[in-house]
Amino acid sequence: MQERYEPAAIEAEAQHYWDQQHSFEAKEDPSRPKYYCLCMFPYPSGRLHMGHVRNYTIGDVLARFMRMNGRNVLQPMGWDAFGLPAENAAMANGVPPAKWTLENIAHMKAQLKSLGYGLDWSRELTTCLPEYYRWNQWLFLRMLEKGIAYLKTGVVNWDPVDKTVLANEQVIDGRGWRTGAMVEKREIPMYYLKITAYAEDLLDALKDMQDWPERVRIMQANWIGRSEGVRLGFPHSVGEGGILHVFTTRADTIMGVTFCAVAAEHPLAIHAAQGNPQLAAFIEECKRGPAVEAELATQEKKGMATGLYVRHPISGEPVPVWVGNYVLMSYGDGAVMGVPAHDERDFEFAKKYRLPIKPVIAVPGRVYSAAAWEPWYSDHGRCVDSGAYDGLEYQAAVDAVARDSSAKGLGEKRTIWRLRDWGISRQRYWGCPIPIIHCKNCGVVPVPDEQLPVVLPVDLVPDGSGNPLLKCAAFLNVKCPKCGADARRETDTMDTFVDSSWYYLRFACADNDHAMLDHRVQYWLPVDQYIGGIEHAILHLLYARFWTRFLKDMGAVSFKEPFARLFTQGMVLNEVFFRKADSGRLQYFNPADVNVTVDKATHRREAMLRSDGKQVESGGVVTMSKSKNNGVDPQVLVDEFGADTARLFMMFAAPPEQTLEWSDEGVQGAFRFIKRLWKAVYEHVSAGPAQRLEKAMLTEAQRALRRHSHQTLAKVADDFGRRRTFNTAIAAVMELLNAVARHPQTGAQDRSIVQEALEIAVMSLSPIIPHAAHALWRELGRRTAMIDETWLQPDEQALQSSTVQMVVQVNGKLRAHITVAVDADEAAIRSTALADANVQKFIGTGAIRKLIVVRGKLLNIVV
RNA sequence: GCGAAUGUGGCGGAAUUGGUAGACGCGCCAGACUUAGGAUCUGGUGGGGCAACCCGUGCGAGUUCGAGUCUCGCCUUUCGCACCA
Repeated sequence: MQERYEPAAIEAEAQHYWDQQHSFEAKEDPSRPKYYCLCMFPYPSGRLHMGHVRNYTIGDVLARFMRMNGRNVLQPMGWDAFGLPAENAAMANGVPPAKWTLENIAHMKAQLKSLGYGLDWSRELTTCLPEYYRWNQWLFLRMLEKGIAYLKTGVVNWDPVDKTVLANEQVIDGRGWRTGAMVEKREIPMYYLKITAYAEDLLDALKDMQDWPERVRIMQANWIGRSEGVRLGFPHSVGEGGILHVFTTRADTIMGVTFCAVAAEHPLAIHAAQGNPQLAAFIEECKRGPAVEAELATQEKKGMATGLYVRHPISGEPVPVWVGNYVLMSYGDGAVMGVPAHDERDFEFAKKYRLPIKPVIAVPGRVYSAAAWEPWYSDHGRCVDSGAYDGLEYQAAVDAVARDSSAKGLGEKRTIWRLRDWGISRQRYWGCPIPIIHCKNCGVVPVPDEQLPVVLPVDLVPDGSGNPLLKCAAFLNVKCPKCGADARRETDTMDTFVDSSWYYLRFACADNDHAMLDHRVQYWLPVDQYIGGIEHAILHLLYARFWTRFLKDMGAVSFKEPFARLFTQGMVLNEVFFRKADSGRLQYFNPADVNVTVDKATHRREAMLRSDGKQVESGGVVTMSKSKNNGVDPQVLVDEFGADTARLFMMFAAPPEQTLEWSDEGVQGAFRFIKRLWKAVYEHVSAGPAQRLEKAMLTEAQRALRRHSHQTLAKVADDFGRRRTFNTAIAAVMELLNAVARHPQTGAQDRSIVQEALEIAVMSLSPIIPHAAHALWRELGRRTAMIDETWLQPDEQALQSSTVQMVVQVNGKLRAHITVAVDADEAAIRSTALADANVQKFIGTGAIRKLIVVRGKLLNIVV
């Protein structure tokens, strides 16, 4: 065996072996329990970042552990390959997005391989290739047929210079992020997917998803936003039988209504604005709105009276209608009933415009005063000053109001949702073409199935002046499938979230040219363990759940939840260093270029830039990002220390769901530990083969090390399989190795015990450092390759001990450690404890009032 | 504002069911080996006393024989949502 640990050679050898043996190619085998372990597939941005490495290492550790525990494991990988960055790179470099994307994929695939992940590359999929996205188009057509996909005019952010639609994140302070031009709100026709049809089921099913993190379930529930209340009608005289509809969860406050407020876009507002230029101007101002979404919540409430009145649905009294900038057209009916006494926003509004405030809810022990808002004003209570409803509690009052208004045809109970339908049209080139043809004679015509896929041209280079498909005659010009006349293709492409909404299904049958899915989906799905970042807690996971439900309704799959278990790993953080330029702008420096010195006495840290030796400021430890220039390139790490060190560090530095702080010293520590393990095995095998273990003839010290080995084995299996705390599993193996180092090796049986301990250590770490484990397993004389081994089970006999350490407390304070027989009764434990001199000292002359014995752990004497 | 998480040595973190606080690692200190070490090995390392012992898990109360862990009230930091009627 080689004395030195040389990761480059060892890792190449192990990876070559797995390739040769096709170790990770998964085959359907109904006789074995399957385990589908999936990490969120990456966007091919060019290089792997540390977040990827953390994500995929967690997945690989679980996959390898499950495999060795008898599961038929599928761990596939693919590429979320459509999207905006490719277009930006194309503009910057003059290279078509397709070329840029495919080159990135090739590079990142090599990186993934160099990290030793046990991925089944035979199932690799790439969403920007027609073999994949043709099924987006096919399913979209099915959704059209079922009415789940539909065409509607929607409001978008329009950059007038780039002639393109911007995502909300691309609008900065009301201006386009590239051009700096003022963004306009434009109404254009878009395709929507009716996710709201599944809102109730998407929400209700969350209750049963106990293997998803609670916070993801809460975030989804809030996003879906179910709200139960009453839709009330306020009749008015605009138009024939006009009724202003409002939604409220507080129908019990109906008698406190002193005004109604409608959104600027509300038909009643627009009607009132005709012939009222002041109001029209105000509506325009509201429509523009604040640039930043968050300012919506804090901006001053403004309004203007329309001059119109509606009639109260219960009392019939006239109620003035106002336009309010705090009323959202997109929620409910775009109008609210104003109850200033019991709603903070209405209160603010009424105060400002001197509208009456009428309290109608009494809360016991509280006295209402309209002078200032108190948080309890919106609490539930009992109706007062409310005519027939006086004395009723919340639910009774809501029921009564719903009944009375409904009798007049002016009310009904209603559940409404925050969730909106999903607009998927993007006026972008680098995405999946929406399979629609526009014909002068026939209108909007879906592309017939037999003409799929609508292939996206791959040689276009966007120049920033709108969608290049609009200038691509070969793509644009087409014959109408219905009438044969000259027609034009739809140039909008699909939101890239469409691509990721079903890729996990396609991995089961990525090679099928004839169908989107086949019977193999039944075997592999649902995904047993899905692993990814919390940033996808809402959109991606919600869309995927929606698509699976649609496919189930189509009969294509038999389940509705695609991911049985979800794990969201924490972010990778690193310190940021910067200098403030004279202009006030911050210039960030990569931590690799900064030298940090620590004063030993004061713990004061000083950071300076290597290149000029001058000081830089530390901005604390934050998420690694391009903008903060605090990323560490995983490739550098792999080149210098090897994949195993990178993997070990990531798994050891923090529990997987928490944030992980980057530490160069920590990486060194991980490297050092592998070297120690290597050396321990080297020294052991250099002395020749170990003898057979004679379990019956061991000394107490030998039995103790053996017990330690098997306790470690049990703990590691629990940490991997149940707790998912890889950091504590690694710590346990480190402790075992420390015990091995301390163990005096005098006799042949010592070598046998150490052989066993080293085998257990190597196996325990094999999911984390698979390359080193692969080599060490062989060196320890095992003939089966590590990856094909079955996980060792702890020997019950080895775990047993005849004695146990107990702690003795006097009045709850630790005073002694005692060793007693495992089967000692309370009397024996008591007398051993009382015989201890230190225990006697603290009991002193006091009488023993109470004595608590926790078998095998502790004894507390209360004096 | 609402919701969730979080707070433990110089640092990352451990303590799984209310039962030895600080495992394991980093850093630091001392020593060994060495021409040398930023390699390796050994020992030490929460604070105060340097002994017995006392004090210590964000702050304040409480429950308990016993609280990092449970209850109540505050505070910090982070994340998510944010005029949702």
